[in-house]
Amino acid sequence: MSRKFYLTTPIYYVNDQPHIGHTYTTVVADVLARFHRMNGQEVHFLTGTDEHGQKIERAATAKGMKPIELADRVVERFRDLWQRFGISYDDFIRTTEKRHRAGVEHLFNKIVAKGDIYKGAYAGWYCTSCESFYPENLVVDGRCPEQGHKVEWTEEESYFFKLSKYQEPLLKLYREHPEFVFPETRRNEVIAFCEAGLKDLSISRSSFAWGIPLPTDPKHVLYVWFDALSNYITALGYGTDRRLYSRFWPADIHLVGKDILRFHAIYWPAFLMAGDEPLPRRIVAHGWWLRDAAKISKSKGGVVDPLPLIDAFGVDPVRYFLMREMVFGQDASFSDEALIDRLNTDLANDLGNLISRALKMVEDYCDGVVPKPAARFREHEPLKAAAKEAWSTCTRSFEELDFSSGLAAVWELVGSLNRFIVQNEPWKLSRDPDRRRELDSVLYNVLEGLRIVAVLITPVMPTAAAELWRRLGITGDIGAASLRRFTWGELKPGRPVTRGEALFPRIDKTAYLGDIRIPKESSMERPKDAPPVPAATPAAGATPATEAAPAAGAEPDQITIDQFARIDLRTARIVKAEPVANADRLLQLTIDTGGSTRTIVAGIAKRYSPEAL
RNA sequence: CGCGGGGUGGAGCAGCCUGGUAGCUCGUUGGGCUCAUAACCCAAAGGUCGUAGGUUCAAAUCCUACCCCCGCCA
Repeated sequence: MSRKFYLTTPIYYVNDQPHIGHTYTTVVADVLARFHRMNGQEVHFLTGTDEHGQKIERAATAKGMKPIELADRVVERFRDLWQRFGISYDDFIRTTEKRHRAGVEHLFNKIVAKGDIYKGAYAGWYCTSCESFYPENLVVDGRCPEQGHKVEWTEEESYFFKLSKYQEPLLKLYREHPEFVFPETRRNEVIAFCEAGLKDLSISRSSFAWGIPLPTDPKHVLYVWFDALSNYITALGYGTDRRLYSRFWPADIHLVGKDILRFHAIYWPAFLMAGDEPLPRRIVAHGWWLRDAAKISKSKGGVVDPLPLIDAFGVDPVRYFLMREMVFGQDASFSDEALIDRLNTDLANDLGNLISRALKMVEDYCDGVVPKPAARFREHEPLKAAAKEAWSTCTRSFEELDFSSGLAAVWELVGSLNRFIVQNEPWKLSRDPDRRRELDSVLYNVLEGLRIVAVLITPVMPTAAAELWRRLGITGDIGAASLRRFTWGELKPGRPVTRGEALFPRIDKTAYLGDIRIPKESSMERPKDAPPVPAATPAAGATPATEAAPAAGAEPDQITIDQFARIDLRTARIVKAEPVANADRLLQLTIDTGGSTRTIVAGIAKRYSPEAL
């Protein structure tokens, strides 16, 4: 394994607001960066923005702004978002920076010197949105084949890059380095595209000005992909200051979405070959988050805005979901419901609850300090083996970019820990003074298992992992922990633990998904022979037993499917909510059912404040 | 023939490259435990793996044809 590790995200086009797609790419990159740092590698992690092109020029003009002003504004959005997501990038490049322009010019000049750039003319249907020309036969009804945007007939003088010359060298590259394009299905696509024949590539435009002028002919600006792709080397000081460049180039991973794979796996290495520069080691393409609109009640439209998600669930849980839910390389569908289910199950129930119960027992049975295990205690051997297995599977999977499997392996260990507790029943041991050492040993091993979990989840959930680390009484930076070697028994006995609040609180799905569902039979139009509304029984001060048996012969708690089918469920908007006097769990609600308004009471005051509704 | 993804127990998915008892999560049912965030642990029910052919001793997995969904914004 090489000492250094250089990885990049694509640079994001500032015509677009940041959404879940950008976020996913960048979070994956961040997880990789953290993972490789914990492997002891010197990581250089680059992201940035792509700011040139006709689309920006036009968008800015439409808003009465200069292109750079528009760019400045959107760049701040990206920077803020990355900060909130805890993205640990080492450098952020903008294609409007001086260092970038200098580097681009340098590469361009080298390719000119090589004789791989010539002047020609281009006439064809141009799609501003895709920044691409399309041949006549692909254009349908004046719209581009890619996305159906309007195309314009354009004729202009243009400079061309001799891409055709690199067809064979590229195919040789894919053959000799099968790992160059990942995953394999993408590699096959790239090869097929290449074998179909590469045409020379138009790399300049004279129809607009917002771009980097060609050093050899300033009437032209560079085609956006030549400009954009170069960021991966210009950010390292290519053409200006070679120190970083010689240290980190070639890139170990260019992480991209599958839609821009072609540019990275074909054009970019061809440009570099022409410039006699080393080629990146791998182009890694991930899939897309798709939206299952039918299942979403909260947000409409196709684009998922990440900010409300982290407001509602926290950064680490969202990062966890993104990494756990998608099988890397494939597409996955995004829904609020899947997100909540995943967080409740994995984070709240399995891990969060495990932390809670373990620390509570240490608090109650061991005076809140890490107990000392007995040397003779052997019951932990299977647990230790499970931890070792989780460790090796997780690190190997992350190495292979299979994040979901890696996390699943960690959760195997979480399951083992929960089972270990049940099997050893510390609460029983605690009642028998003779089994003191056994109790200490059991709890020590649970905590040690949690320590392993904390280390393994650090790349994905750095903040939560650090907090868990702290609660276990461990000092120091968890990010500095090494993933290279598995150890068991490092936790120091005698240190105080902190129980704290729930690290991963459960999410109330019904509340989050928004619509307040009011079952009519239970609150408004109960059949006359039914018992009174449960909440209206003398609830205040009532014992649980009273509540549980409201009236003799009442309906059972469970209803049959037939009964369910007869219930008329409606959603309604709450227009007014206020507490009810003399009742601590009732709210009087005025609701709008879409035509009429009604006043009802609901026994939900313990969970919802009037303001929240 | 634009490109691409997919059809596996009630829901969502993995497995398919490297054929050989169909696995996971949720949900359901029964039981256990009481340390814990209505959580955790155990067990059970539930699938002829889109259709039709083919290869093979053997196919969810390989081949052929067809049908049906979905995305085109990283």
